[in-house]
Amino acid sequence: MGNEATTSIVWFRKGLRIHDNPALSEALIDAKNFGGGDESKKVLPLFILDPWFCNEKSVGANRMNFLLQSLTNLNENLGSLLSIENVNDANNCLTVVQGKPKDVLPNVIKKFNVSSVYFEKEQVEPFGKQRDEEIIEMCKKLNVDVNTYASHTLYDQEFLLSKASAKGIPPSTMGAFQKVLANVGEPPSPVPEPPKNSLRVIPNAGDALSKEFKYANGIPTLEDLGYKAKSLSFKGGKGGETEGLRRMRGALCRGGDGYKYVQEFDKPQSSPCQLFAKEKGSGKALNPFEMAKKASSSSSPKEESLLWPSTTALSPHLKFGTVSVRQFYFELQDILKNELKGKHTNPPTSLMGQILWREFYYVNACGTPNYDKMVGNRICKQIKWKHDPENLAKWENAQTGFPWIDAAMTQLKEEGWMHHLARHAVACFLTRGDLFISWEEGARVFDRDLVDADWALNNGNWMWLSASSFFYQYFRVYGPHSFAKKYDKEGAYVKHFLPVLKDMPSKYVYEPWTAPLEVQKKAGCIVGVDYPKPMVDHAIASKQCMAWMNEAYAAGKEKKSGGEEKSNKKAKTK
DNA sequence: TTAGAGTTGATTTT
DNA sequence: AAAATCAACTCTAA
Repeated sequence: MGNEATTSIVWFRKGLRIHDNPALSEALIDAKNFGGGDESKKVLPLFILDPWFCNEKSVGANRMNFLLQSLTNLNENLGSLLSIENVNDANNCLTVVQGKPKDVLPNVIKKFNVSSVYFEKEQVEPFGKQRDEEIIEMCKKLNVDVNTYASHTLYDQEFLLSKASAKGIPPSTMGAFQKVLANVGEPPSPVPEPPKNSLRVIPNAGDALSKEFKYANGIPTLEDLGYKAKSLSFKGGKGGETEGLRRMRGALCRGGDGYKYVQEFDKPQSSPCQLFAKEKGSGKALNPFEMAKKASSSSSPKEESLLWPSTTALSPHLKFGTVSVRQFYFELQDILKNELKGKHTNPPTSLMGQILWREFYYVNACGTPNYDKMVGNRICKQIKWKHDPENLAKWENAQTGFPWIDAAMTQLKEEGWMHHLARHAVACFLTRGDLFISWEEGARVFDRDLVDADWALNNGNWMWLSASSFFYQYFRVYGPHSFAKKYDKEGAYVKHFLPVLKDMPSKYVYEPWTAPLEVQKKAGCIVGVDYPKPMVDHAIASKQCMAWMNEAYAAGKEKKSGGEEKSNKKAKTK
C-alpha cells in the first residue's frame, strides 16, 4: 500500500488557465517522472469556493458570474489535456468544492494519498497571504511537498522589491519604477503549454468529498451560491481563458492591418463615455503569434462578436489570470518591435504603459503594510475625512444629482465596469473633490461591484485619486458637470444610463437644474421630482475640500519637519 | 537647496 | 487647437 502511486493537487485560485501556468506545468512534469516513467502520478485540479467571498456582499453578481464562467472554461481546457484512459472524465476534471481551504485541503490530502501541492503564490493580498501561510504550515505537518510560483504578475514581487531599494521600499513614481525595470531586464517568458495526453485525473474525485463538503458535481450556478437572480450585463465578454485570449488578440489587432489601435493607444485621450459596441473587422485579424499557431488551433465557427469600449476591457481577465500578463506582454512586445518597428506611443500612456501601471501598483502593495487603510499606512496622507453615511449612500446609489457621476455609478452597478477616467471622476467626487468622504469607503464599493476588482490596483488608485499618495495636485479637481463634456458633447453616455434624461436638450444634460422649468417639463424630467437636485454646489464644495486638503497636508508637513529637525540635530551633534 | 517633472483639470486667451 | 493662467502639491535628481 505504501508504494502505490500518489497524487498531486494543483490548487487554482487566480491563474484560471492552462497557458503559461507554471504550477500546472510543473505538476504535470513531476507526475510523468514519478515512478521512473512506468507509472505516472495522478493530478487533482482543485478550486475551493470559500464562503468568505462567495456571497453577494463581498463579490457582486457580475464578478461571481465571470468567475463561474472562468471555472467552466478551465474545466473544458483541462479536458483537452486529459490522458486517453480518462476519456470519460472530460466533463469533470476540475473539482470544485465549497468550504474553507484549511478544512478542505487536509481532507483531500488524506483521501487521495496526496504527496505534493502546487499553486500560484499570493504575494500581495493580506487575506490570501495568511491563508497560504496556514496551508503551507499544514502541509509541512502532513509531510506534503508544497511548490509555489509567482505567475500572476510580470515579475516575482519580492524580487522586484529587492531590486527597488536595499530596504525594500517600493518606487513611488512611475519614473523611478521604470528605472528599476531597466535594471532588472525582461520578465520571465511564458512556460510552454502542457502537451495533450499529459493529465491523469482521479475519476469523480469530487464525489468522495461530497459527504463533508458542498460539492456540485460540476460548476455551481449563481443560484447554487445563494445569489438572487439579477441582471447580468457585463459587456466585455464571458469569463474564461478561451474568451480571454480571443479578446487579447482581438485587442492587439484592433484597427485592422497596421496595428493602428496598439500604435496609437494613448490612455488620457480614450473616451470614458464610449459605450461597448461592435467594431468593424476587430477580433478577426490574427496577430503574429496566432499566425504561427494557426495550423494546430481550431476556432469555433459560431463565435460571438466582441464588444469594445475605448480601452481593451481585458482587466477582468488579468484579475482572474484567465489571460497571463506575461503572455500579453510578449505578444504586445512582438508587435511593437517587429510589426511597428518602434513607431508607436510609449509608456506610461501607451498600452504597454497600462501593463506597467499594474506592476507598479503590485510592487507598492507588496512593499506597503496596511496598504488598504489610511491609518498605519506609510505612504498615505492622514486626512480627516467626513463620516457621512447619507452622502455616501447617495453617491453609491447614483443619486448625486450630477448626471455624469450618476451615469457612471449606474454603469458600475449594472455592468460591473467603468472606463478608468469615469472611475477617476466618481472617486474624485466622493473624496477630495466634493463630498470629502474617505477613499476607503469608495474602495469598498468598487471592490464589491467591479468585475475586474483587484486589491492592489483598487486601493492604489483610490489613494491616487484622493491625493492620499502617488498624486498630490489636489487643486486639480474633476468637474462633475464639465469633465465628460469634452468627450461626449451630446451626452449620449448619460442618456444611455439615465433614461430619465433622454429627452433633455444636450445643452442642459450635464446640468439639468439649469434648464428653464418649461424645458424640464417638455423633456419629462423635472429636477427635484424625476431626477435629484445636485447634492452640493460644486464651486463651493470643491473650494472647501481644497482648504481641508491644504490643512491636512500642512499638518502632515509639520509632523514630518519636526521629526527631521530632530534627526538633523542628531546629525550635527555627531 | 532648487529646478523640473508628474499618464488623464478647468477656464480663458491666443 | 494650442498656450497661458489659475495657485501651488510632492518627488527626484542634480
